[in-house]
Amino acid sequence: MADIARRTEHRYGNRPTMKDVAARAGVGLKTVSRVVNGEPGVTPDTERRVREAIEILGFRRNDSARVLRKGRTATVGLVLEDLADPFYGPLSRAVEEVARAHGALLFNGSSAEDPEREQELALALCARRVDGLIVIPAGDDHRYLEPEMRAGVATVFVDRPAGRIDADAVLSDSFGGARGGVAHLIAHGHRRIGFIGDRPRIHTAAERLRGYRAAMEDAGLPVRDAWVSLGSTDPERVSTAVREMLAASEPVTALFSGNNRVTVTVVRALARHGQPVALVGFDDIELADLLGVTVVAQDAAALGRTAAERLFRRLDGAEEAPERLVLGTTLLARGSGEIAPSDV
Amino acid sequence: MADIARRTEHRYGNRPTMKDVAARAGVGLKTVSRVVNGEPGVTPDTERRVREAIEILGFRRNDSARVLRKGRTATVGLVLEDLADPFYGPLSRAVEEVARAHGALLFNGSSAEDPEREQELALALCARRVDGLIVIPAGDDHRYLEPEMRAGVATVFVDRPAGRIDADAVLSDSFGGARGGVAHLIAHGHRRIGFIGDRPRIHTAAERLRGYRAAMEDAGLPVRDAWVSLGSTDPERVSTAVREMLAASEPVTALFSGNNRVTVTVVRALARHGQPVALVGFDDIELADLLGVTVVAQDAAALGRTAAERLFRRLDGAEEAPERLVLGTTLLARGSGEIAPSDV
DNA sequence: CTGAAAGCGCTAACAT
DNA sequence: ATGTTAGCGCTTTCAG
Repeated sequence: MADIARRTEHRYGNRPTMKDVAARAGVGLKTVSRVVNGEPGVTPDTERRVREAIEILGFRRNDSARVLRKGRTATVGLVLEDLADPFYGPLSRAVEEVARAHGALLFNGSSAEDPEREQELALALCARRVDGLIVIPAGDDHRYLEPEMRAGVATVFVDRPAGRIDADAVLSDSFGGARGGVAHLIAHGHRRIGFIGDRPRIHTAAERLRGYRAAMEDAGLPVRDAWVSLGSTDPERVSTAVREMLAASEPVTALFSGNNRVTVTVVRALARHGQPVALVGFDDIELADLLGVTVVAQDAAALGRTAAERLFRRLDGAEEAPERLVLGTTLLARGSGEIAPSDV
Repeated sequence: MADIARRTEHRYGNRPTMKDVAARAGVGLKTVSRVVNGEPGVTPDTERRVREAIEILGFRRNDSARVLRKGRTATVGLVLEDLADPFYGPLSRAVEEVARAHGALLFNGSSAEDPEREQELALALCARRVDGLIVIPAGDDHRYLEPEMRAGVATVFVDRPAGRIDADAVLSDSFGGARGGVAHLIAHGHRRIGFIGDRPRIHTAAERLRGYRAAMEDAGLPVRDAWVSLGSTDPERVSTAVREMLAASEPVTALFSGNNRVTVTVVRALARHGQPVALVGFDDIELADLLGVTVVAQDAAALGRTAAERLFRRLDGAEEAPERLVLGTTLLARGSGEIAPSDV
């Protein structure tokens, strides 16, 4: 009596175990295990008895215990920036599909662009003994993951490279994409082009800025300080930047926006502005086609899929050296990037 | 030698355990456990020695083992329809935030609107012994979860109610929202209004259709069969439906679209159409403000937050009867819903 | 303040 | 074909 009460506390709710099933079916523990795991060496008749007992008791194997014994959890963790950002949804889903194909479940967590939170999350996942980790870095120092990786946690970075460690990374060509997008504006006659991007400590933001500068330099165009604005993607900040660039002594005639969050706000700000201003944005956005917004699109799903495939290849024993894969971007001309400068 | 090799196979990579730390620090196993878990009863000096050993060995507690002993995993599972759908991103993120506040990690999985896959996923999560489950149902029979719930898995359904079992559910007011949206169109003079929605076996789709019919009936307006189209949200299917309703013998002058997926396609289809057609959509969409699309917005984040809070209240021991919470919707008038009928 | 022993539910290895 | 034993890494219990 007291014994039952005591046990109950410790058990998940009050679940039957293989032992209980074995007792009920009048067989040994291992036989139950065999049936549950579809292993051979059980007569149809015993199997039937075991299955009956399972049914009656509502038994379900405790994978926690299994994991402890087997050493693999069939679980991967995905640390991203913000699950609510439409860019990460498809990426996450793509990772999930690959994980599913490999029989693994997926932990998801958002770092909220906070390096500490990223670390906390990644390490919590390691403590749960995920087999692998896919990380969209918020921070720029990932040495904290070295012991984990040495201990066998396969790790792939996506969207941004790891900092201060040598690890797989799957990236979009931010530099090339931005350079191409800005070149597109230049080809349409613009000479004063503004760049509004995310905080420069974010790798992709820095790369896109570099792409902008390269395109300007390629064309022999100067870049005024007033034409470059980096910072948070807060709508307030971005709107102000747009306003200032359009009102400067040498006003820009075109804008390049550094990511989807920025683009959304820029489109809104330009809608309020009287004159037409050309715009190319990095990242595609839903309904951007109807608004005629020209963008440099990256394939978020391909990013996730590629990273996950690489992860599972490593889990399957591949021992290749860490590698950096770069996926191309696509310029989608829809109108806003093809507006000629209004006052040349 | 052989012994080490054998062990290695079984261990997660090759990680040190508390036993290893204890040996290295020259203390007992339990002392390490005390230090790791911040339990009292360890002199500062021993604690220091233990921490050193932990540092040197790169020890990290194996939560899988801990879970097995403690019976709680500090893990919740979220089964949704499609992580890539912009509606579920914010919902998922909201759940995550609540989970985080309670020290729990989050499993995410997509059912792809397939009842079997939903069940497979939910049960896999139960096998991992998640403490709780948040489910956006794809199917309409959730009796398979009864044994799990009895065994102590807290379960809350979101966005759609559970089928054939009594369980908590957090929903948006689909009926009221749709009724209000259609009434809005009627108030602007429309008498022939089309409804394009998702498959009717989806609870929200059925409710929204019911809301449409109620609004029409309230106004004493007939509903022609040709004005109602339910089915997949495939763009092809939806475009065709739009085209047919506009070309019918009694063509509609306004449309109500049943969810975000449908609305996107309808907006595109109407953009290609010559005449202006009024539109109100269920669900808000990014950039819908700029396109002037009037919508009935639901608060996806509130849905997720409310469900997660309820889940954790149950995990903290609340024994209230299962309840159905319904969150209100908001009509956002932006232009498309205020267009007068062109031919009255 | 500290540690040895038992056991969480399962699987691997080895009987029978 | 089936069962028995040991042990995965941790926490709980209880004894020093």
